[in-house]
Amino acid sequence: MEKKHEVLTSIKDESLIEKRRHQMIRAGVTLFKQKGFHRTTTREIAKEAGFSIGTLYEYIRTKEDLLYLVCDSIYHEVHNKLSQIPLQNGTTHGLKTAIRHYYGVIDDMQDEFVVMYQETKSLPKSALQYVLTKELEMVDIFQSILVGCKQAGELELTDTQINLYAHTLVVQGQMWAFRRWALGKEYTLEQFTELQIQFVLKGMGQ
Amino acid sequence: MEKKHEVLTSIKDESLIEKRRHQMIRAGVTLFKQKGFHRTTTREIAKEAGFSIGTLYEYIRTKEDLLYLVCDSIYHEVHNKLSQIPLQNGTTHGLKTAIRHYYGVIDDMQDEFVVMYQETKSLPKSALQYVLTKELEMVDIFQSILVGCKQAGELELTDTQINLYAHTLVVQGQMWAFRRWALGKEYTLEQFTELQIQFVLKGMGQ
DNA sequence: TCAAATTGAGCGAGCGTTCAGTCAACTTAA
DNA sequence: TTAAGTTGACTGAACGCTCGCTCAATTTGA
Repeated sequence: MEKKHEVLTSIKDESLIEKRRHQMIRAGVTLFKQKGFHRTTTREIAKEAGFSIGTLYEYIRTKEDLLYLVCDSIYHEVHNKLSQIPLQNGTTHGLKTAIRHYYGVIDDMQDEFVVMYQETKSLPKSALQYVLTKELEMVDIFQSILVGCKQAGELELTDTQINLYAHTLVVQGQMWAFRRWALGKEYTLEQFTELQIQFVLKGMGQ
Repeated sequence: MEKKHEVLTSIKDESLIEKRRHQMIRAGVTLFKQKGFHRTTTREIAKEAGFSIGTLYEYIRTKEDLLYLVCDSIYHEVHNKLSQIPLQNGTTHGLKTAIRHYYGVIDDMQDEFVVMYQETKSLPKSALQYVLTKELEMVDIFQSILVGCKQAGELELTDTQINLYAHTLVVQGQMWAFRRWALGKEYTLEQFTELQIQFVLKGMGQ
């Protein structure tokens, strides 16, 4: 896929490619979150994007390519937003801030998260590997914050706990995306966030 | 579907139906786990189950019915195992036992859980509603245990917290199924379980 | 004028589903 | 005892249809 796109890039109009790609991704996310990847037809995607199937296939090789593009754009956006977090390493206050930002991203991109995690399996093997790597990167962000808190003496944690708790933090955030159908009836994002922060910090021994 | 099965039940040999249903579910889970619901053909399912497509369609009406059967069997087993828990209502010790049992089920039925949560969207609307109901039932089990602990004075929780924590307990268990690719490298089920119990009880204020 | 971009009818592989037919096991009745 | 009749689980070729993908024809715009 990479190769092909490079080749295309050198032939076709660069900005047009970018424009079309955006249209395709937007259309893809919209439809995948409504009906899932497999129930969405290429014809529908093209229509939603505002052009014909023929044109669609000028910009992707296969339908799976589009799913990959969608996943990739999600990670880019998540990474963007998370890298804007004001870093106060080594303090539980910094940890709280990170959690709030993370929960914020998940709230903003609810649909995208659901699509990504639910359709991940439909990706070809190599693309799947890429997604798992990205997932671990997210765990690593929290892990290094926890390490900071430990070194600063703010939290007493074994290495074993640090790793597990980092996963727990990531998962408890995803909970907001996947269980909104139930949680949304009881809590606002703010309530949910503060309750979880309270719970998690207490659980870690603060 | 319900109607149909009742009718069939009275005509066909009861135990044979049960046997075939088991074969189908096993085959379904195996293949869905490998390739996902949509990539698995009915022919493959029949072959894996050890009979022909024709026979397959003697026991289900549609391919979706099979997905429904898979989900349903999971909930039955979870319910079975959780109802066998020696009830010591109102004690955190009882809560710990419940968590251990729940984690045990998830470990046993890893593949089934992953399939269920990943393919849920492919269910027809009414079946989806049923699955969500069952999901809430699972939350309710933990919720009532927590209520017991509160009434016995073993945990101090607001109603708001009780509901959220019940969800958290359910989700943290699922974590073991969905993140085994990462967690399995670091922990055994026992280690994971005890660490999570410790974390969760501390977070709830014990 | 002509290359780039776009179109959508068309292709055909592959899918879920059906159903006419088979056969082993069982029942009936002479 | 046994031949004829009945049952229903089982089979797999066949059917109708969907949908990813192609490409000859057309439009666009420089």
